[in-house]
Amino acid sequence: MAPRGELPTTSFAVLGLLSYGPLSGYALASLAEQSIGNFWTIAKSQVYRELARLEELGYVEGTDVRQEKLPDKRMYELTNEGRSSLIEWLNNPSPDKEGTRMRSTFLLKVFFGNLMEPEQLLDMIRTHRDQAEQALERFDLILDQLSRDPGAVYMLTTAKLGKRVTEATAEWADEAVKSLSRRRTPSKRRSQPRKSGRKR
Amino acid sequence: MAPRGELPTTSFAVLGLLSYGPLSGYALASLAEQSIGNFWTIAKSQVYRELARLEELGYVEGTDVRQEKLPDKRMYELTNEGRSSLIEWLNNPSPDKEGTRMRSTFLLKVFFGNLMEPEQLLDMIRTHRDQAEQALERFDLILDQLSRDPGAVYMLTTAKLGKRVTEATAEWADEAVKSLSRRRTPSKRRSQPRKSGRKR
DNA sequence: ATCCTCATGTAACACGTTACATGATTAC
DNA sequence: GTAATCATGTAACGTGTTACATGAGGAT
Repeated sequence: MAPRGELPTTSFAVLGLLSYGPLSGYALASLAEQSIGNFWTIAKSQVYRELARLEELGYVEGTDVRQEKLPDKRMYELTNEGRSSLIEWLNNPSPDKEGTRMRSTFLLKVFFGNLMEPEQLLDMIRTHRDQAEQALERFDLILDQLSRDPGAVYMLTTAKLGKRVTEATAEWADEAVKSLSRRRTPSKRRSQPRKSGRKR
Repeated sequence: MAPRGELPTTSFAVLGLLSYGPLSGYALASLAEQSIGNFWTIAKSQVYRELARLEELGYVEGTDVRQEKLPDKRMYELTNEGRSSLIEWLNNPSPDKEGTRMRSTFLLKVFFGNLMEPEQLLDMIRTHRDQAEQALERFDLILDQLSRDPGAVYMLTTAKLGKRVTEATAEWADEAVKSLSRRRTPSKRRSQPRKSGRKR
């Protein structure tokens, strides 16, 4: 990402958020987390470096703001050039080599599940399912709110994917627990241990 | 991740892969990509740093190997301590603050879809759906293979999630295209442009 | 013949994560 | 009245990404 000369994706994420209005670094970081945080995170310190760079490029303009009760801050607003650059990036079928990457400690553990205590693994998956179900409730709230706002069609669209993926995850977890319980742990159930022909 | 003194998740990913047998850095990097690459990527150069660190800790043991036609290499194998540490990490309900993070340029663009050309956005989503469908076929192949191997239950389990998520993505994309087409672009269809009351 | 890929790895730099700092509120 | 949180940001360090190097083998 940022294959020489070009800006990385995060730069455009920042420009995009600033397209809604001026923000301080702190506010931008918070907004990023709440809005696009589910599919694009920006490290707090990266936000400041990014803003500095974008200011150098003339894509944003920063002005210092004194505050009485709160720490002073610097507000950044999008320039016309910044907006153009953002729009061009958006409409330019970007060289998306990377596409969509995921990172999950949980799945890593499942993958090496043969080295886990069977019950421990099952517990972990059950917990994951419960978390997914909680997340589902949150998604429903958000979807409800966004549905009312006709200006939020695109956010709504991304949130819908979040919901679908979360549903899929919960269903998978349920199935996984069932299918993994069925072949192990003759404990705590009235089933007798049969000869389980496993190698190694 | 790696909150002082403790090892980061990637270290355990490396130990996990070495639990199947000795590997060179290069081979480990390749294996990582093919096996756990869908939910845990390891940068090529990180692999070598990681192996060096793990060797320092006594979790792996490396030996130089001379080769005739190919570049010399260093093979690493898991020590008993390494295996213990891995197993402990696996069974220790890890402080998963991070959980599961995703990173998608595509969704970022959808989120800022109001600044895209409607047709451009739709094309992008259609492409995404097509890619998901291709991925589905690949998943089916993999699932088919893994199903036959009784030793691959855990890999199979993770692959099943991949399939479900990919299905969900494809379905979402279809719905998104429909719902986003329905409210814009009076072009290329026999529909007359009606007054579309959009603000600003 | 030339170019691409494999197999091996190193080096430079960009990005992410954690910890640190500080004064004002809010919580208990 | 101490502790957590907010609002602002900086600094240090670990991780990821890109580019570079190199000789053999396969492709065209």
